[in-house]
Amino acid sequence: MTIPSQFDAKVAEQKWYDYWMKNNYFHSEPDQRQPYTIVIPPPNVTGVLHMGHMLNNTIQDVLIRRARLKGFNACWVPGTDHASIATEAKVVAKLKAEGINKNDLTREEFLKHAWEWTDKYGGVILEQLKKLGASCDWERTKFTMDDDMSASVIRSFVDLYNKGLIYRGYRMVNWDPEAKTTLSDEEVNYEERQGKLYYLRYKIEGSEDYLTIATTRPETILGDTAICVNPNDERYSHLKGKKAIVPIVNRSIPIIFDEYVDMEFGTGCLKVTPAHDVNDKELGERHNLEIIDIFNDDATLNSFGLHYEGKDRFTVRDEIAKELEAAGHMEKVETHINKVGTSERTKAVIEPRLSDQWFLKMEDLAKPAIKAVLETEEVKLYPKRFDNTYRHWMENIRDWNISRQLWWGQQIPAYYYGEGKEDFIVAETKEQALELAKAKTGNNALTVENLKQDPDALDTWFSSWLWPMAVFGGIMNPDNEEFKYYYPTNDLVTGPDILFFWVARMIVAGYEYTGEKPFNNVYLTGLVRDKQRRKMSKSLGNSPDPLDLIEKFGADGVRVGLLLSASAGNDIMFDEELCNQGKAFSNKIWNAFRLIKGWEVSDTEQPDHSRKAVAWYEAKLQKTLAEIEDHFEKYRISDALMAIYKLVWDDFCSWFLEMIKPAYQAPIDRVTYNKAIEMLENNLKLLHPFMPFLTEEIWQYITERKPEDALIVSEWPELKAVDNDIIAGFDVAAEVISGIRTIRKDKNIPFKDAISLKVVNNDNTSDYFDTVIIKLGNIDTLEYVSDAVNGALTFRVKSNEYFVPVAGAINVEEEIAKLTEELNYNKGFLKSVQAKLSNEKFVNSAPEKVVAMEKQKEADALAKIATIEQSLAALAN
RNA sequence: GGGCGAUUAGCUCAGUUGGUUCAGAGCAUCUCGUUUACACCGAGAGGGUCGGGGGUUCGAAUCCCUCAUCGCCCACCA
Repeated sequence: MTIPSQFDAKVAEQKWYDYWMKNNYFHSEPDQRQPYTIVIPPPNVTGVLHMGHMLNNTIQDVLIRRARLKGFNACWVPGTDHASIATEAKVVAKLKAEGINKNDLTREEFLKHAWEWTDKYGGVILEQLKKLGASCDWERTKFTMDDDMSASVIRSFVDLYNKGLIYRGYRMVNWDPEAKTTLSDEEVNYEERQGKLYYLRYKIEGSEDYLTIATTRPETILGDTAICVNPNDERYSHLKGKKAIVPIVNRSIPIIFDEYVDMEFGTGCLKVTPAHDVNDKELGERHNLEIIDIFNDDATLNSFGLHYEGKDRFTVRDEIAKELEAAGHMEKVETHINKVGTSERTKAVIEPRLSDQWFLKMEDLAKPAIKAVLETEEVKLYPKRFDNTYRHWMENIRDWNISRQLWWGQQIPAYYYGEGKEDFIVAETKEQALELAKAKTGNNALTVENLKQDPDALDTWFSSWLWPMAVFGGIMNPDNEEFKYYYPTNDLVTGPDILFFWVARMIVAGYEYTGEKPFNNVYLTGLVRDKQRRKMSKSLGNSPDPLDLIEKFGADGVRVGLLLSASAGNDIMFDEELCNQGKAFSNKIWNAFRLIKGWEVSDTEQPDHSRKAVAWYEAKLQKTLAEIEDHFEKYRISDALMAIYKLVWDDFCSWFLEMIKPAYQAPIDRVTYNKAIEMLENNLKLLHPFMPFLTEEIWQYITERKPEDALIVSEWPELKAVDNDIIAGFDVAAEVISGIRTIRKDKNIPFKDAISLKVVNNDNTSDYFDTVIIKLGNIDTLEYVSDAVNGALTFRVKSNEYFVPVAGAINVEEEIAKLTEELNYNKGFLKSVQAKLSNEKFVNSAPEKVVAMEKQKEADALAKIATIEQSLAALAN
């Protein structure tokens, strides 16, 4: 079999993904093994892969592949989310472009379009994940609007309603005038914006006086139903019992007193518009004020807007300001920075609005979820600092508005049989609702035609919060084998931006429905940013297309590039150069394999240096393996990768292979060769989670394998005791080799010219690695001597002295200068150590161990100084 | 306004309970190298008073206080 000189990523990716799929290696069924489960954070069904997904899913795939190698029954459940508001917005836009207005369609017609859209674009993102190498169990792919998933949502709604946790209420909610739906508090983002503060004069009824209020929203004066001042504000105490006249509308409104008003702000007078502000609503309730809603659902003004009816709120703001100005009601206008709530999805400015909505009581539900994370630590967040964020949100949790004025999503299973506020039944089906309605009303003449289902759909998150349970049928059939086997899942990998939206709520739902956590660990990734620290986004155009990157650097290269910079919980400053580093690493590994595979094997005796190289690398691999385990334990994925990177590049390629490499065109002995293959295979196992394609390709090239012996299902190397002595011994040998290389370089001695080396072994260093030193240093004779060698180049390792006799190559002055510098450094070091040791306080209060170490340092320094002084003396002769 | 987190080499970051190996890694930079696995490479080198200032301690990147800058989350000040 000939080995291509280049690793062809594209071919390997297609070949091995197909092979894994064909052999069903991604698929999991419950069996005797321990399960290891991850449910994917379902991306929006019509979304496309971006860098955030890449990072997220690469980490998940690393965890899953590693678990598979460790012998777990690894199950990674993929799927997509119907993303009601986002998808509905896309479908509405698409229809609009075709000249179709959503309002002209029936619900059924609209949903047909939405499903067509979903069928067309849905799942594109999952195909893209395959390019990345994601080893999801595709047979388990779920969509949050699959029949069984929707049934789960409806069942839980009915259940929570029956428990008294869901209620319908007339509340102030966040209204998105663009999507024409309410939003939960979490779906509103507050942005600082430069606005204006208008000072408006209101005439006081029955007098020529007026008072001035400050407002950022002059258009809402049309909905004013009171003026409010602080009762402690002496400036306004004479207004008790008076009324004011709203400009333009000329409505007479009461002047009320409430401590809510901040005397310092503006004029200390506040206009009250209970229909359009949360605080004003509360004031209104306290003072029995009238509520005048001046907006339509698209935030144009309604008939209360008088001559502004039909105009947009921002247009009206400008126009009414002019009118007020013209009529002499405008005292002044100041610039003012205020926070404006915007829709997470549509970016439209949120309008606080009163309406009938469905809510879920959260306070009691949150309790077990708080305990699980903060007390028992059954659920662990990584990095841990997110505990605080979680705590704050959970302890101040408010009722969740779960109804949306949308069609795309699960329709709320509430059925109205009359016009009264309480004339409804909540049930899983219309038929059940009918029976219950009959029972409730005693009216047996009711038919399904009399029942009208609530038109609203449920918040998307009200379906995805069930995700880890629902994908295993845990809601519809909690006793099923799969659910019992796979749940709770192990790890969840997602972004901190959906900690509240999704993660916290899943924990809540998990405890409510199973009494158990939904997952053990939550790994919160950072955001992917560009080199200038800007968030990668479509609008900035600074996000590379992940598929282009894969094309350019190979999937393995991109995976490595992403993870190299992804330290736990920190944002990633993404730079294509990192992917290039990943690609270079692929090339390095490929060539190491080519080198080994290119050797001719013979049954000659194993050279001593090779025997030692093998013993050392085995120890080194074990040591690194232990480090890797520790990193994974702490979710330090990039540290784990870096440890393997250094093991393979430095220890395996730069040291091990150089040590065992046979002479030009000479064969290698069979023992060493077999060991080299074994070590390479171990490396491939460690690398596989990060670089699945390259490693499988090499694995299969090494020898003909049966499908069941594929790398993806092989075994992670066993962790054994580490021989630290051999590692420490080699570190000294490596320093010696490095010293030799430095001398060769300084004196321009080509590597192919053998040199001799003499050692004064003051440290009593073992000669274990001498054969290795001889090979890598190209030494013809290595000799132990008791005295310094005159006329030789020297270097020191610890207090050993090494001499390379090179006739005529010695520049005495240079040597003296070099030695003097070393001497001064060591003297300075000695001085600081001795200063410490002569400090009584230090000797008395530092632990014995520390003092002993200082004494050792002192002895070492003294010995080294003595050698250097000897050498200097020898040179002086 | 409240909270959380950061600040260590040109860049991205490690640095666990204060004390061998505490000032590190990778990348980048510079020098040298056409040694037959790899120039997507090899061998070397330089580079930081650990954000500033106090303090505790025999000893501080590490603990405390304070200031500065940046980031994130939360919050109804019109």
